[in-house]
This record gives sequence, C-alpha cells and structure tokens, in this order.
Amino acid sequence: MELHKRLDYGFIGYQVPHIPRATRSPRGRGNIRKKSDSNEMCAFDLLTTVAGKLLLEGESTSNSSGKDRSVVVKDTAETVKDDEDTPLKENPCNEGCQERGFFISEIVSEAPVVNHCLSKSTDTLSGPASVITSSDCSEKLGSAEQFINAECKTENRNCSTKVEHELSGCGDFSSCTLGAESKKQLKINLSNDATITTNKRAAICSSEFPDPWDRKSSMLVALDNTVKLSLSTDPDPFGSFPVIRNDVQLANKDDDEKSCRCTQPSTRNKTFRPAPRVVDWRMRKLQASKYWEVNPQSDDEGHINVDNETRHVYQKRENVYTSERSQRDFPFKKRKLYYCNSFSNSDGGSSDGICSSPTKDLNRDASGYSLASSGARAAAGTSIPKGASASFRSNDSHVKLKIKSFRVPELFVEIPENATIGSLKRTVMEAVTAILGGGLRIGVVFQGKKVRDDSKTLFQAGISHDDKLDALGFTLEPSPSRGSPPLGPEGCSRVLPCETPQPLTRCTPGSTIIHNGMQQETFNAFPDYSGINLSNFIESDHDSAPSPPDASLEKNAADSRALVPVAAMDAEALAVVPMRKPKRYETVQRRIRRPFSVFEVEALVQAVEKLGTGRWRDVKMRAFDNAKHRTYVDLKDKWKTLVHTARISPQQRRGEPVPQELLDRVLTAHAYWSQQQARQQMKHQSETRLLL
DNA sequence: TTTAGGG
DNA sequence: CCCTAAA
Repeated sequence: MELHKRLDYGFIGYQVPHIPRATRSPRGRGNIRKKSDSNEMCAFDLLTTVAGKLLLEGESTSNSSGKDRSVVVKDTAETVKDDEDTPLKENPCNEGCQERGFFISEIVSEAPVVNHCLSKSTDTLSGPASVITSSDCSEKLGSAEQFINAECKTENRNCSTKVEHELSGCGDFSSCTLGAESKKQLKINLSNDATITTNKRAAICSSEFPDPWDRKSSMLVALDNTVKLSLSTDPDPFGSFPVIRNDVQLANKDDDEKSCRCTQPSTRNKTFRPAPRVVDWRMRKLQASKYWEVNPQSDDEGHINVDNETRHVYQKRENVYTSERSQRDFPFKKRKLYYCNSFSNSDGGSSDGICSSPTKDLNRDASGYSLASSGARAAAGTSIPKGASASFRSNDSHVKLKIKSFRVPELFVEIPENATIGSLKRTVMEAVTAILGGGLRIGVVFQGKKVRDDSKTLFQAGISHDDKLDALGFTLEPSPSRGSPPLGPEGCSRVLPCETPQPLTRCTPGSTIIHNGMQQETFNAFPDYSGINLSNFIESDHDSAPSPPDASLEKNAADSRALVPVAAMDAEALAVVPMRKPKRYETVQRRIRRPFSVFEVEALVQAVEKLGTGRWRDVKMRAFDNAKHRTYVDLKDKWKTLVHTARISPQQRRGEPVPQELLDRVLTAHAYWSQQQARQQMKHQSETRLLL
C-alpha cells in the first residue's frame, strides 16, 4: 500500500458569505435597515432563528436518525442554558457584542464544556473569527442584522414567551440550549395565531425548515399565520459531529458601545462536548437528495401587495422556475440582503449561480442537524413561567444581531499530498456540506490567491509545505447550479430565503415580467408605442441572488476569514494556534447582475420619452415602481448603456439583443431631451447674464 | 436623497 | 453595477 504524505487541516472556522443585504427601498436608496423589538426576543426566539438559519438538511418524514442537536447560546465562555424565556436583557453580555455566539451542538449532557471558541482574543484560534468590537457592532451592523432584526421582530410578535426587556437591551440567554427531551409533537401557539410545530424528527435546518430569516418565511407567516418548525429530538447518532458555531453579535441600540461585563461565567449545564474532536469526514458519504425548497405559499415581499390577478400570474411563473430556482437557492441570505449571488464573474463563471447545489442527504449519514427541542419545550410552554407571555410588549429597545461568521471548530481533513485541489475541495465540501446542508461549494485560496484549477495537485499548488499552510484558506461560495437537482420529494413546501435573492436565473423577459395589461401609459411627448406599463409588472426581485460574489470572497480571502486550515496538531494545541487576525469583513457584496429584459427596456424608453433623461427618480416610480431591484441609478445607467448600444454597430452589441426599434427610440429621445437640457441651460445662462 | 458621471 | 461628488 502506498503511503502518502498527508496533510491534515484543522478547520478552525470559516466565514460564510455575507448574508444578502436588504433590498433596496422602492426609491432606490440604500439598504433597508430593519429594527426589531429585539430586546423582547426571548432566547428561544433567537435560537430558533439561528437554528433555522444554520440548519441543514432534515426531513421530518425521513427515517433519519436525527441527530440531537442543540443550539446553545454562548456568552463569554459560558454556555447559557435557560432558553425558555429568559429575556435577552438579562444577559450581561448584551452590551459587549463580541462574545456572544450561537452554537449548534450535540447534546451531550455531562460532557464538560470546553469552550475554546469564546476567547476574547481575535488572534487566537479560539477567538471567534467574527469577533468584532462593540463599536463595530454599533457601526457596522450589516445586512445580516437587518434580516435578523426583521425576523426577530416577527418572531417576537408572535411569540408568547415572555421576555422582559429593558432599554438597556442586555439580554440574557440564561438557557439557550434546546434540549432534546420531547419526542412528541409540540405546538407552539403564538400570540397572533401563528403556530410553531415541533416535530420530533424534523431537522431544523434543512431545506424544509422555514428560514426564520427568510423573508419568504415571514411572508408565509403573514399569509397563513402558521409557521412550522421541525425540531429534532432524536439522539445523536454521531457523537463526533463537530460543533457549529455561529457567532452572533448582539448590539443594543443604546448600549452597543458598552463593554461586555460578563464576568461571572455561569456554571450551569454545559451542553458541549469537549470541542477538540477529530472527525474523519472522509468516511462520510453523503447522499444527494435534498434541496432547498421554495414554499409556494410564501410570496416575495414584492409580490404580496399585488392584486390577485397579478399574483396568480406570478405564482404561476414561479412554479415554472421552481426547479431551476430551487437548486440555486442559497441557504444563507445573505443578504446584505441578499446576501449571495452570481457573482462570480470573476470565477470563470463557474460560480455564477448561487446557490445551492444539491444538498447531501444528511438524514442518512449526517442525519442532519436537528434543533433539539428545548426550544420546543419552551415553546410548548412546559417551562414557561406564568406571565411570561405577557411581556411581549414592544418598546424601543432593540437588539441588533449580526452574524459575521459561522465556525466549525475541529474539523479535520486528512488528504494525500498528491491529491488534487479538486479532491481537497470535495473533501472539505463533504465535511462542510454535512454541516451546512449544502448549497455551498468550497473555494480554495492559497497565499491570497484563489486556486481555480481543480486538477492541480496540492503539491503543484505549493500547498504541501507545512510552513505555508497558514496561507491556505477556504471560502464558502454559492454552489453553481449545475446538476439540476430534482426537487425534493416534499417539493411542495419551498422555503426561499427571504432577502436572499434567488439566483438570477436568466429569465426570459416574458417570464420575468408580468404584464397585466391593465393600464396603459399615454405619453404626451411621444407616441405610446406599446402601452407597456411596467409599473404593475411583478418585480422579479426574487431572482436576486443571495450570496456574496466571488469577487468579494476572493477579495477577502487573504484575510483568512474563510476556512483556515492549520497544520494538524493535537486538538489542545489547535485551540491556541494563532489565526491571522481577520480584518473586517465589511465588503458588501456586489448586487447580482440582472440584465434588463426587452420589456424593461421598453418600459424605460417609454418613461424616458415622457419624462426626460434627468428625472430618474420619476422614471423609476413611473415604470419600475414595483421593481425594487431597479434603482433610479440603475435606470440611469441602463439608459446610458442603451444610448451607447444604440450608437454602436449591431455587431458590437452583446447580450440580449434589443430591438432596433427601441434603440432608435432611445436615440431619438436622448437627442430630444439633450436638446431640451441644452435649451434649459441656455435659458438659465441668459437669465444669469441678465441678472448680472 | 437625487443627479450626473467616472470607474 | 459601483462609487461619489454635487446639488
């Protein structure tokens, strides 16, 4: 048998792509920041939210031996246990954003907690990759937070769990571990009639788990008042499943700048295993079977207000794209809103689609993470103190959450030196997929540069010298949608990440734009050619893609914010291996590119013909009011390119061809309005002269 | 916030 | 599409 020199990497953490940023407001301004009554959020809410976000594959109906997973809220080296209804405010750490995190871990009752993830140092492995300063919290709340807050708000309103909160916003996750205790179905009645059903086996994460951060889910709630959360309480078949740590930053609106004053670590139950654990992921053969599903009932925010007719059409359309989209839905929205996308122009196009590739079937092997059910317990009211539900009053206190990274401590990979980059990626992918549930692919970054050649061996790439291993990083990227995974069996319930833009599926204009033909625009200055009125077309915002562009990832790869492998060493040592200090990962992902369709171009032309070239906001409101992803700047830019396109020869044009007729109109309108503009200037100048 | 332009 | 100076 041939002996291979093997390289062992311990993944101390990885940075997930930015959560999609919030969509732009209708008026095209920046990201929407949503605030929530987060202070009112109880630990369970947070856990549920986080769990939903993290959870991977899971199927309530599958015969999965659901792993027992618990989501634990950690505060400064402490695992907080009481998750039932402890108000956030009680947590002293609320003010110090950096030390709080959520973990999904196996429920290991007596295992002592070895929390090496909570070190305050950002320079050590133990420190959360996403540690940020409190000021950071207050200043840089990004998209993730927006989502979180938005969702939290929803949750809060519905949750009957009592949560006391103060303006101080210091929350206390006294008991955030979702214990696996109940195996029966638990129904959580929310104040507004929303129901959270906890199924003993349902995995949390997965595709079927309504993503709390998913706007779609929110919509679902809004429409149906029902949210079903499946929480698994099954025993953990794999004792060695690594802990996924999700660093969540909490920032109090009023107190973010205060420093964390958690000085008395709780000694309550620890639910973590000793973190150092080596898992041989090579043995895990994952089955691809599950995919993110889009719940047909959920509607995109942008569509909820459309009239029935339009909506109907839209849904129809959506169904048409279901398969394509579902495979691309990215689990993490990333949303700075939307947090994830096809960004990858820089990646040779391979990563363009975002989102998700077929997810491995974790039910079988990894069993999928299951949210353990202490939350269910709490939700069920079994341990909710009387009167708890009374305190869901909303006040101005907000807790801002920002998840900057998800960590997977102690994930070791052993791979032959002559293995290819591709195999390395696969190996890492398998491990990560098992944890995250798929929807991601791995990118390899070595010495600051992305290694794209999958066929190159590690040796060839220079990744064989131990001393250089610190220069190796991995990035989580949206999976290309190649492969067209079939819809999951339960495809009926699709869960779309809310702000997570769904991967842009180069939709044909006709399918993207719904023309209800209900209104006709009449232009004064120019003839109304088609009467196309896009003001009512359903925006295709749902086509947006969720994850951060490759460029973004790449750009930050050097910061080692991604998976940072370290030379194999004993777990204990690993915990203290310094990790390069990550710089702020503030890069806002570039919005997904969404070529204008002919319909849109026509609408734009029509609007400009009437309004002129200097009133982009009006153009936006007139013709693209419902297309939230088109800002007035976008329209202005498009016009600019249209003019350019119209001036060049047809041979030089690229992309979807624009009818010459439209281009002619563009030139005509442009000339007309340019002249008008010139006249205005002349007029203005002459007036000025007269005044002088 | 909008415009207007450069990148 | 992004970024920004100006308005």
